[in-house]
Amino acid sequence: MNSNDIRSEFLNFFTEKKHKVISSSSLIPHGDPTLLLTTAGMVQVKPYFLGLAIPPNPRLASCQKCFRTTDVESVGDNKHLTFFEMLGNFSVGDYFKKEAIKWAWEFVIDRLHVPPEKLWVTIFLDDDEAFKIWKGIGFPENKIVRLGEKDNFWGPAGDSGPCGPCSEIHYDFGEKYGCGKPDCDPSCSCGRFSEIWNLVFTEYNQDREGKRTKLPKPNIDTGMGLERIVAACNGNPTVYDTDLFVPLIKKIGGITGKKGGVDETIDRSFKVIAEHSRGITFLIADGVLPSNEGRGYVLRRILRRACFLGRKLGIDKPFLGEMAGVVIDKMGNIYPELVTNRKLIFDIIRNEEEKFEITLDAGINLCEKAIGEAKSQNRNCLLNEEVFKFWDTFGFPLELSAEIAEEHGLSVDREGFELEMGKQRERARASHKFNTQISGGSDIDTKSLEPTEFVGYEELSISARIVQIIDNALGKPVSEAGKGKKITLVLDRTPFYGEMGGQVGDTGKIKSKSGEVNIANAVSHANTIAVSGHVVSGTISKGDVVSAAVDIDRRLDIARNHTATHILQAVLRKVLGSHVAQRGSLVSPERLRFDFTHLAAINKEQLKEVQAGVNEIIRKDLPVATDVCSYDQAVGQGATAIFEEKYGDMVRVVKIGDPGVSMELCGGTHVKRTGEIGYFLISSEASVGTGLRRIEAVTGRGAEGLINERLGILEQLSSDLKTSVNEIPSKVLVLQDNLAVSDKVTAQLRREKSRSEVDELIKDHLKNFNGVNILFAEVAPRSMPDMMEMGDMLRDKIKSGVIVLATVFEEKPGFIATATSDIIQKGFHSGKLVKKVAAIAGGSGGGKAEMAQAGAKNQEKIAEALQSVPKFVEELIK
RNA sequence: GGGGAUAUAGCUCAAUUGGGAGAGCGCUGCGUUCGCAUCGCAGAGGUCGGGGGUUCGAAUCCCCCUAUCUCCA
Repeated sequence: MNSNDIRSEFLNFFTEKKHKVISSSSLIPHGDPTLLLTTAGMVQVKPYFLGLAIPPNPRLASCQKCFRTTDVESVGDNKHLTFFEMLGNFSVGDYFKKEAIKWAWEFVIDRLHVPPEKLWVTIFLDDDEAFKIWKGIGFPENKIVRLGEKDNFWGPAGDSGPCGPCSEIHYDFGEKYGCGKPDCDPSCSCGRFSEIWNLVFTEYNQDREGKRTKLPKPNIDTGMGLERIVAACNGNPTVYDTDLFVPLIKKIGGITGKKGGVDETIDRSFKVIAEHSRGITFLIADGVLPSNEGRGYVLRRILRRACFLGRKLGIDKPFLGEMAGVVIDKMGNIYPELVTNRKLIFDIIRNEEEKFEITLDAGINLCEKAIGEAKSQNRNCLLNEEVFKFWDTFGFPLELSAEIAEEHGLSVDREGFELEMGKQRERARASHKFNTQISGGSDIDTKSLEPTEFVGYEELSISARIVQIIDNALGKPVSEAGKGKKITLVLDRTPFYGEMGGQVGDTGKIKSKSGEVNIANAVSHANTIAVSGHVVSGTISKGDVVSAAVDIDRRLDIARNHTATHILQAVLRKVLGSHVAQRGSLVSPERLRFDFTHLAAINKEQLKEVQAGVNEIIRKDLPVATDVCSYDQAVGQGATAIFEEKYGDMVRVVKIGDPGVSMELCGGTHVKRTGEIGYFLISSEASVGTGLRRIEAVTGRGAEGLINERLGILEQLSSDLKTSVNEIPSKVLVLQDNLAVSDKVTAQLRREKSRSEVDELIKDHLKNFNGVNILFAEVAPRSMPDMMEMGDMLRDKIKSGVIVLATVFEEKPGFIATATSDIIQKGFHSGKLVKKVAAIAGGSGGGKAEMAQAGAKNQEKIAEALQSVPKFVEELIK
């Protein structure tokens, strides 16, 4: 059986067992701050287990793409992977251990036709129940192994979440693949056994402190690595001989022209490159971009690792795009996002490969410089700190440093490098803190509440009942709150839109017979919408029937910006290309912000085109319609999905125009017709990281405000410049020209003035003291550079001697000193002189032997300071 | 989240460690040349990433911010 057979057989089998198949979610976990990447099939099921959302069916099954960094160092062996597909069946409070074990057994034996004698089973230490069930279906007792928490207690994924004891099915490839020890069993890491299926009996929820509480209803969460089970079905322990990897290994062999199976190092490189190519392709397809932090960094590391290994195999050009092409061809039919993002995948890979090339070149330069230094110091090795710095600061691999050093007969201390790396790890670990706070929601007990009914799409002012009141200062539910209290409220039905999907929450008023609350914000937490504000009069109580009214003008401003955001995305895709995908968005009453993927900078013409395109659609006054349908139906019609929906199957689609200008899954509030937006104005466009651009814009009243502001500036300018608005640019040019000319002329004049003063100064102030020509004088106010220039002129004229000038510039005394080279050769230093002279006037200074400057505080002491010059010169020349 | 590094002319980079902002390439003009990618001369081009501070004086030292590179998590 090949991978496609097993994948579909698995999903069919569990459909027969009344499971609903859910499609694989993105590798970027949506709405789960505890996770960097989707690491297991249960990630998208987690909210159901926790009771935060209601599953579409209590029994679920999926084939989930996963990415884990934990085993990255082991990649290249038979079974460890970073990217893999995980088959899994889930029970949300439905069936438990008995069915889970029974069906797993049935599937492996009857559907995959695995010989039972090849299988072993592990269970958690004291899990006698599981033991009985396995024994009950006829599994031989001597092949059931009891293991501890490390092996047979699963989870949670991330730092908190559901977890529980588990039971694993292991495949025995036979003694020839193992260590040969008589007590070898599935707990041995020799490679003879491969864990093919993990059945987790999820009974607990673990919080961030590690405390476990029993879940009200136990769940089942199973995971079977597709790659491993395919290998097991082939009876061959290595995943690289499966149909999933063979084309990739062939491809890399073809690119390098090297044969596999001859050299172990080459084989290993082939495998790692093949493995990483899959991860790279899938990560980019799901919207991860190379970066120096978070998931982007994970992508960069594996991409560069693959690139580096390719280079070592003698590939001297970008090649990972070709590898990605094979991945797309092999798996695009199952994961269509690979096909739709084909171009983006190639572009990103290419870009990153080229960047890495630059990093390597820079590193080679540094390395060669260090080698030169080492040689000149008669060292026969590179220093640990040096080599570590190349890696730590410049990203230059140790292996390359070592290679280049060895070419020059120098050695590198690898252990020392590891030592430095250990210190770095320690630093990072020590500083690591958990501060992933879930924003808003405060202490709303969502589980005990019915979902809030949101009626704000149609109605902005309704009557509703207060279900819960929380005093923000106490952080606790209260039955009533009086004037001045800051509170958070939950209503049974609400017109307030809770902050979600980038759209900010509504504001407004809630009034009852006895009190009134100003609402400053609304947040959405799971299915509950909470509003917060303060009581402005009277008292408000739980159970009160109130009138709830949204601030209409503000809401309309938000709606204008939100609809404009959708139009903007559609136009961007038209102008820049279909690779444009939303990465983030903020919709507030004042403005909108839209982050999206785009590799190059956007030029002015394109930006103008985008703005014009959006405004054209606004002027067409197209209808904006919303529709609720199933996710598959929506995507099938071509709706743009930013995040896939997980909390329930039905989605809301916002469609602009007919035929559609834009169709997006969106829960936000919108205008009825595009004409209401009024005008759309881009206020800024910038880069927010590699491959990411940000556009900020305003609409409606905001646009009017911005235009008025700008027009106001123009009017101000026109009146200041005493010219019409149209003439401002030419007037400014003329002024700039004039200014440049004046600057030149004044500089010229200053210089001429100095020149004429120079002769006077020489005539009146140049005197001989003990055989040394010394000139000191206070001159008319001028800047320090000007006075230095004057010093230059004097020095050139007197042929031999010392010059000290003083002036008062902008209320502050300043000195310069300079001397001819013959005096300097006698040991004279202008800096030392000027320092002593300025000290008399309460200042200090310094400089070079040829020229120095100083500042001081006391204007009235300038003359005294200057008088001291001959004495100090004499001291310095001695 | 925590380190390290970088940011100076259109580009690539200097600045003797706190003391007068430079070089090479490119650009403009003039000359040389039958002509030119040659050579010579002249010139334009800088808020030294931004903002504070220390100092007589900051590209240089300190603090904050921004961007880019990089490592660890």
